[in-house]
Amino acid sequence: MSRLDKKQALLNTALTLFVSQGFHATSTASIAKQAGVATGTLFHHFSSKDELMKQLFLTIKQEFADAIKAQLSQQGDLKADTKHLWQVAIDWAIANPLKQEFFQQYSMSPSIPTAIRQQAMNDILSFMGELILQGQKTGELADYPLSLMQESCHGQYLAATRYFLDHPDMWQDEAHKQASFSMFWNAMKA
Amino acid sequence: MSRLDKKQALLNTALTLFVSQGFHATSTASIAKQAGVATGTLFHHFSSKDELMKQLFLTIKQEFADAIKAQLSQQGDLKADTKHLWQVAIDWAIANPLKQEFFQQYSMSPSIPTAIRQQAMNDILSFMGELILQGQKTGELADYPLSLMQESCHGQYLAATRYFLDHPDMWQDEAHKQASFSMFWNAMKA
Amino acid sequence: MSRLDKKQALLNTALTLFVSQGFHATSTASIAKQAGVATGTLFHHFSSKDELMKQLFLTIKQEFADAIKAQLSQQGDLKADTKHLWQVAIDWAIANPLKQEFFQQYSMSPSIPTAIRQQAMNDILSFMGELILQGQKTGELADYPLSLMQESCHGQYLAATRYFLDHPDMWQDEAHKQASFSMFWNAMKA
Amino acid sequence: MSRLDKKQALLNTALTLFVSQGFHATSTASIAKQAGVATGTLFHHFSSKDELMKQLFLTIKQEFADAIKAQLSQQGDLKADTKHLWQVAIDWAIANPLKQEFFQQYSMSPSIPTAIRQQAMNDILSFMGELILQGQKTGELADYPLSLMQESCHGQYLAATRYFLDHPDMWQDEAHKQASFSMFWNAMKA
DNA sequence: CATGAATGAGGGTTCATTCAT
DNA sequence: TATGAATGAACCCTCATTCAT
Repeated sequence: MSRLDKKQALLNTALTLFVSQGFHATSTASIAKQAGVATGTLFHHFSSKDELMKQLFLTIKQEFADAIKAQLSQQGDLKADTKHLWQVAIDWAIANPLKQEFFQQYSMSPSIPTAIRQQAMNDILSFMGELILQGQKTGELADYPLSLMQESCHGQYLAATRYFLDHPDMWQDEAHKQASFSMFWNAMKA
Repeated sequence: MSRLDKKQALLNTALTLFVSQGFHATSTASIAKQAGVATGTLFHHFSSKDELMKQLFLTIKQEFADAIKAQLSQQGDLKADTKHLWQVAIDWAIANPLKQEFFQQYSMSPSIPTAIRQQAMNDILSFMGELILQGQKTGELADYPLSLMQESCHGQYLAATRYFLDHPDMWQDEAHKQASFSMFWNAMKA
Repeated sequence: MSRLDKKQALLNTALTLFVSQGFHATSTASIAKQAGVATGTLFHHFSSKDELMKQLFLTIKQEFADAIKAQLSQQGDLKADTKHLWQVAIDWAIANPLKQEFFQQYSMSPSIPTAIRQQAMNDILSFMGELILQGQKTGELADYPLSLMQESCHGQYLAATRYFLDHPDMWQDEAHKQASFSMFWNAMKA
Repeated sequence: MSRLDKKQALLNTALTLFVSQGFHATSTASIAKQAGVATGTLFHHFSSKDELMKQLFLTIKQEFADAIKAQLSQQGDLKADTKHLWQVAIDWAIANPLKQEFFQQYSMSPSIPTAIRQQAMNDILSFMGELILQGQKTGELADYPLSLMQESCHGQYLAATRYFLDHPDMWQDEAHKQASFSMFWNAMKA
């Protein structure tokens, strides 16, 4: 196993264990063992357990952001673009259930320093922020306070992924898919 | 301090510390100390730290449910009744910020056994479930799958309280208050 | 329940629990509970857990000594008298299995202060000491060092009771009964 | 100090402390400290205090068995062979007083799981079992039930070692030595 | 860079004992 | 005398982290 493979194995294992047992209930020794490396090796790649958590969080956030950005559609039709974004985002969650659960659990947990969590949330929500501002300009979206709308979007997204992760086959059903987007869109529309 | 006072002091202190530091980062010794009792006393009232957590969770859930139930309005106008419920629920969150934050942090955390969390969520969401079914019968609400709508309601509620706890004076502002309800209602309405 | 009843209930319960779980693994709270009294009550009757143990040990030793003394036969035939003593002693062990096991466990354990244990052993072995001296005078018993013979007697007694407590119906069998005594007597005889 | 040295130091220290203070009265911290290692180190070598006790018990039992086996004499003269065995066994006890006391204290104590104790006793007593059967075949030994005889042998051995450990110089005295064996042998002989 | 034995502070929990009622 | 809640020292054990190999 190469250097980077080991680092990646540690991140993957940490993800699995943090999600299933929680951060504090997962020992660094168990991460190393399950990743197939020695205890000490973990500390060559991450200066501390907290640092491992932080890198894991930021890595996953970046993966998500990259996945979304890579597929953004900009056809000029706001509703269509938003629907596309909604589908891409939920597709990602369903394709990466562990990572999505990780967000559900840790995006408001004190196991990750507040500053890091908030910066990450801002980065991600800025996507939506721009779409919302644009929609408000054209009158398609309601003129509510921006950060309230962002928070609401985030909440709807978490709710929808919670639902579809619990009922994965429902995401194949057009009615459910459409319903989830309708709720999201109608909440914001003018 | 009487027997029940001590138990209550322990619950209150645990709430504060669990929210600010997290469950695992809070030692039973620190809870006892800050509650003004001896270490051993905690274990007279709660057989373990996990049991304390569980009781705290269930107590707060019950308090919330009782507060809502006590003020339910049933005037026959669904939208008005729902708006009233929305306000009562957010009022409670703002009046009990620690307890609300506690829910934000722990309602998806492995620090509380899954069965307990889910039972509590079901109890609370059954409120909304009934309102939704009623609205679907009269045609006022959209005919989306019930549990998807419940999850969405829950998500919107968490998002709104997150926003208003971060900006407490905004809840005094009619525009914000109205906006938050509009998003909630429009998401569901037919 | 009267005062003495409670004290006796505590001693009885302590006996049962000390034998089945060991001294340190038995909490004073569990003794009190199973005896049907409050925690504090134990400390009205015994100044400490160690004191309870000491009184239990001395009480049982006295019961044993009294039972033996009450049935001593002094017919002038040393072997017959000794056989009678042997049978009485083993009868007592079989009639009081918990107390016998208590001795097996605690007569060499640091849970009871050395001085107390040794005094008790001396008291009990002095029975045998007299019989042995008498037999040596008449030439019926071998002229081995007295305390070595006493220790051997004690060892044989513990071994025999261990055997018959493990196989209680064997004590009804004449052959086994006779065999156990033969080993005891032949070891000492001239 | 090497890895195995540390494990051995822990076993040695545990032996000393368990014998002098008892199992429960000896803290793992005190064992580690007196062995010259850190608290945690004890738990690298033994998964729990109970496991340490178990390994200690089995190790000592094995040492005893090995010491005896290494010196067994098989000259065909049963009495001579048995006398040799008796001397070797008591020599071992006198050369290893702590280990012998450990057996006296713990071979009937609930501090060691019953299954382990019994297995160990069976292993050790099987020596004697074979000798006895052989003697019964040739008519040199009495035809008593085997397990009763084994129990008796064990009892005599414990009694003799108790005596000689309390009076160590007596083991140099031919008369005492001979007396102890005579009692042992006469108990069993036909 | 990789290893895993060693560390020791700190955690949850127990329990003999006390004392106000 | 009887009670049982309260006490807090002491216990067993865990674990993030270090470092000699």
